[in-house]
Amino acid sequence: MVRFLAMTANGLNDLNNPLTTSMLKPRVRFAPSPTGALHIGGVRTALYNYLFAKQHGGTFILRIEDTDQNRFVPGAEAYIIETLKWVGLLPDEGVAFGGDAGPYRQSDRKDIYQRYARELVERGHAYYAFDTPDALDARRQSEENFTYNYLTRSSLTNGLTLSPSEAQARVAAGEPCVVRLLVEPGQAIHVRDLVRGDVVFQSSELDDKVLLKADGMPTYHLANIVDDYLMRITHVIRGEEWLPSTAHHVLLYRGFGWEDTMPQFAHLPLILKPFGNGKLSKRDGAKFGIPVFPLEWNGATPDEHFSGFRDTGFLPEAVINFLALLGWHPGGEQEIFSLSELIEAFSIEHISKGGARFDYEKAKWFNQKYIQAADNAALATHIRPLAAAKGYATSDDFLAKVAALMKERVTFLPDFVEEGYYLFEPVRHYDDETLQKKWNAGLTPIFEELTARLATFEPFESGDLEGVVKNFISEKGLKPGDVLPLLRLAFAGTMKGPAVFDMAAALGRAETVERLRRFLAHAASFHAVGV
RNA sequence: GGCCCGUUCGUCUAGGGGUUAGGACGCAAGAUUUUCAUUCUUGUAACACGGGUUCGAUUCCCGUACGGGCUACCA
Repeated sequence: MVRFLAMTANGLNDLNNPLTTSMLKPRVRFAPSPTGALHIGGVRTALYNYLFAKQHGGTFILRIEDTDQNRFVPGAEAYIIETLKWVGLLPDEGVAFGGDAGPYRQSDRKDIYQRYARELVERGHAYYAFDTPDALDARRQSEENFTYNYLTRSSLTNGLTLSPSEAQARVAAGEPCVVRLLVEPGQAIHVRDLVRGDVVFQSSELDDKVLLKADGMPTYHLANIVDDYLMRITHVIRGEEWLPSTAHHVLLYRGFGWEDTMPQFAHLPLILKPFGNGKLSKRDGAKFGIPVFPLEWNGATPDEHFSGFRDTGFLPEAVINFLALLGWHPGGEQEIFSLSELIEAFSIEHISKGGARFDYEKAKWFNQKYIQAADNAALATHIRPLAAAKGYATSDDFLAKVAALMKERVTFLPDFVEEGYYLFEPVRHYDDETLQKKWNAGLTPIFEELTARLATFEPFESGDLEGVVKNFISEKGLKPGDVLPLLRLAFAGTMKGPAVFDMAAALGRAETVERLRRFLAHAASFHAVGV
């Protein structure tokens, strides 16, 4: 970031320089692989890319990295797109979003990579290799630490050991082969990481990575460099698992002669399991009973079914807020950030270096805070399908009342109907323990009279109801504590829930009176049997 | 094994050569609330270890330990 600002400052002095002017408007990409449900860590990577781009008026690009045909999973690409839409991180360019640097799906760019692979061979920075995967596996079996590198390549079958004419002939004959990066030993390769500073690798430690596979598809390494170059990517913000191979990437930029426009790198700390060791994995969801994916995912087999934050009942804003603070913090004491506040506050230098443990309790707290702050009409739209699924037929007006009454006591969206079931359906079970404590036969006429009074009382609003009922209670020489808990039982059946008069007002006159009558019937029978 | 990265309360983190090491989640207690919850108050709890450098290190350097990542014709 410091570096970035420095470069933008230079750019202001030299607007003719395409590199520095492009730095004024960064172009970043989120480049997931469609191999299954998008991991929540991927969503965070997308978020950081998005925040960085938006803060600087730059461009956020979605690129689909589907170069591994064996791991392709149908539906995964659509899942990624739906996730980005749900959390509100809309790409400016990319698969399904248009743009003039496409195509944005790597499988649609196959010929481009082949062309560049050939170019790199011609430039002397890569070579054809004819060793079969089986042959290499055999070497790995027999040699403890076998690596395809400057020490071993002379003993393998490739464009360096074969005569040029023979190698050409083999390629021309269509013999299966790969293209490998030619790594020259003896160089120190510096990666200037925006999060970690200068990271140095010795080229002699690096292997001759495969760039183009025998099936004609590129590996990540080649595709990534070619695409970032052609798409004019200025900053690569990705997970820490890519840090070791960044040395290879630097070599590729050099080999192509693109070092001048090489993007800057920022490697993000990983998200760790909530308990135990290791990074968060998809199995942890089932193991700990928590979502680790944004959306529900239904794979081919039952054990490939995962629930997500959305179907668990999280608000996307809460997920974004939670994720933003998992590995980054601006330094103040603010915890709640809207997306636009995040765009404002984000900075790469405040990204933490250490891995962040996935703290589900904190995620729940964020959701609770966002539900509390949401307006009732908005909540009503979220509750509507949940209520419908339960078979409750209700109006938007009533749902907004439910939202108002319940929003301070729920954590997840489905809690509105799960916890607040009594607002939607008649009381089926009364808390008889409380009933036994509070009820006595002498109350019957009093409740009958109260019911009659409420049957005609106007206006049927919470404050007015409270006034009339409390007056009635004192008229009868009773205390609120004698009657209110019983009214609560009448309306909800349970001792938990919103204020008694709020419930009555939300339920409306007819339902309130009906519930009082049913309660009286129950109390009478309970008394007869129970005491 | 090799290479690379990391390490402040249980968790997410702020901070930074001299601080009562701050906030948030969680947990505990209290207040408010006729219930539950919300809200408020208070409490709980941390600089991994060992050497340096320094008048002084949690902060800088080096080791160690521990954790993590990479080490495929996967990304």
